[in-house]
Amino acid sequence: MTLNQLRTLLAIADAELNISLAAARLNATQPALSRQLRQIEEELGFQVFVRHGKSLAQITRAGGEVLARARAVLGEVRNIEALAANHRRETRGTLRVATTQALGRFVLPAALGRLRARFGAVQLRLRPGGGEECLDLLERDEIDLALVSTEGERPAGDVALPLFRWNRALVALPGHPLAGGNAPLSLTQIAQYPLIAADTATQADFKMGRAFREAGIEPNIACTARDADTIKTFVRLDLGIGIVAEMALTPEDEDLVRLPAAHVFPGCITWAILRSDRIQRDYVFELLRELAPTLSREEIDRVIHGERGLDLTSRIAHWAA
Amino acid sequence: MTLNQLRTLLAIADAELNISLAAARLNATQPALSRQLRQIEEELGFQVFVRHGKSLAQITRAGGEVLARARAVLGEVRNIEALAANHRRETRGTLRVATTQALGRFVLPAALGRLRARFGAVQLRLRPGGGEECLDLLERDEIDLALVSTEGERPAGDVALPLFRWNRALVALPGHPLAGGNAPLSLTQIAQYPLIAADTATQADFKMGRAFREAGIEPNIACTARDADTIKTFVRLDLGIGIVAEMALTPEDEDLVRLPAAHVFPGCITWAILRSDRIQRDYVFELLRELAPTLSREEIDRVIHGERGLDLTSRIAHWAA
DNA sequence: ATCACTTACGAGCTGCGTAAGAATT
DNA sequence: AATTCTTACGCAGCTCGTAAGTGAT
Repeated sequence: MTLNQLRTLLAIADAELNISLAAARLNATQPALSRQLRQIEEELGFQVFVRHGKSLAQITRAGGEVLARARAVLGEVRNIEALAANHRRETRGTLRVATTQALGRFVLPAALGRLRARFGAVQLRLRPGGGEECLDLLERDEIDLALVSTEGERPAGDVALPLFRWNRALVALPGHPLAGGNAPLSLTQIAQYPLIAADTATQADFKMGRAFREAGIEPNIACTARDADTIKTFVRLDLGIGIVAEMALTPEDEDLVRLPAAHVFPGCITWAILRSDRIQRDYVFELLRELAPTLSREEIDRVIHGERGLDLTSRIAHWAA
Repeated sequence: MTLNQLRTLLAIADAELNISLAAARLNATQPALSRQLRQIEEELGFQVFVRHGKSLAQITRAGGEVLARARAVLGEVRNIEALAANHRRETRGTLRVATTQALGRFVLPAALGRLRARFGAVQLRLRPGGGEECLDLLERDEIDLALVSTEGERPAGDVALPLFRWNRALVALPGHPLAGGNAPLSLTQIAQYPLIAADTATQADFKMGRAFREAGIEPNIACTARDADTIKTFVRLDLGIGIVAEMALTPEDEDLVRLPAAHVFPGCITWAILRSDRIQRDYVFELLRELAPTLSREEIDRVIHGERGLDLTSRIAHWAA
């Protein structure tokens, strides 16, 4: 059994049993993979994939177990490689991050810019997605790090490091009826006008929506959008008041009026989720420190190295640009 | 990085940094291992072993981490091999058991004999040792299975399966003053005569010794021995009453008188200890079933596959030849 | 007819063991 | 002097890619 044979098995499984596709992904030829597959199946003594004629149809029961173990093997091999790269102060590498839109668009760029100073040659693979999607990618070991936000609660995942707190903000055109006053707005006042919110805001488990529901108020959601940029565009078209993460308001948005909303919507926390069974490259730690400057290296280490009970939510600060 | 390179690293580390010895154990030549070592160190970018002149002196800090991960990799590879061997109903294989003397001498042979019927070609590697030694060997992944006895309590180890209960028995020559009566013996009566016990009986944490101590009685331990055979020999020389595990009394010992001792000494339980991170060959399950006939395959499975809280001590029976 | 896997073949690389060399103890 | 690791060399085996073959849709 060789590592390449195991890599072949996983590549084929991950390419939906298409050997040619798997070969292309591994920068190899298709006959090479066919041979590797034949050899490992010979050694195992049974087929990993069920053949339908000349193509592969499905994974055998025993094959599935082998694949799971093969993932563990290659994961540990990657751990050794990460370990070694850290030790020799390697600055090259890949950083695979899955994150929600607001974080990827408004928070990560600055942090990654600072990261570039020390790790110039890191290839970033940024994958946008919803919170659950990001955690799924982590589960499938396709990313190193998931960045997700919650309305306070600890997200799933075996290593969850809180990074910073943030609130939602309302944005309106300067001419909007609510834009002038200085007094804090009530839910009732807000609900009198059309609102523009994120797609996720309509989900039942979202506490923001619950804030309205519990107050017995039916908000008037004029439209929803997938990203904060779109929301701001709609606000500029005078379609309503926008509800966005405060990080989404940049100096370029000075044409809009920002209305505080921390008192009506629940506070949010952004978390970094990692796998406890993977050794992280140093630049992952560096990125985490960029994102959570109030945490000490030691606190981050303790969480990442599996201290489950440790609650650092009281140690993190509010987000600052 | 190849599996052979990792195997080389571990072999050298396990051979106390003697490359020649490691090569012999791997059935390879010494230059081959030197080359493998040079190559992996080149790839890692740092030395795994500190050189003192031309020989290896110690393991570097980073090297130690690599070695630990390499063990994980090769352990998972062994898992795949076990998985495959089970699936193709392979009857050959190796069974590495560490066990205390009484179990290895009086209990295992019969069970292994029955095992031979289904798995004729299994190579047995039996390593005798004290209870702690056996657990250490398991910790170091040098055995598949440790068989140890306790005075009731669950031993250390992440998978501990209770197998059967047993009691100690007293053996005496037919002419001995205590050998005639039918009434159960008291500790006081026993302590009036020289005793022959196992080495372990003198250890402070042994409840058997505590039974005497708590009764305020100082037993007269005439001599101690490492194994039950020796104890019986001493009994035959009329040096005293022997205290042995009941399993150690065979039909061949009919020249000796057996005196029940269950009422004065604590009852014992024999456990199988396994690693939760290793896939076991089918014959390991088979051996466990031989040793614990009252447990169902499903109960054994549940304990082995990591159900930590499950307490099967109420499900096991008293030992029967 | 096209797509996908298999088989055949020749080239290049890798890894081994033998043998000789060098540095410690 | 003995031990142990390193270097050099030549051979064997492995794995690759190209190209042709085969079966299925």
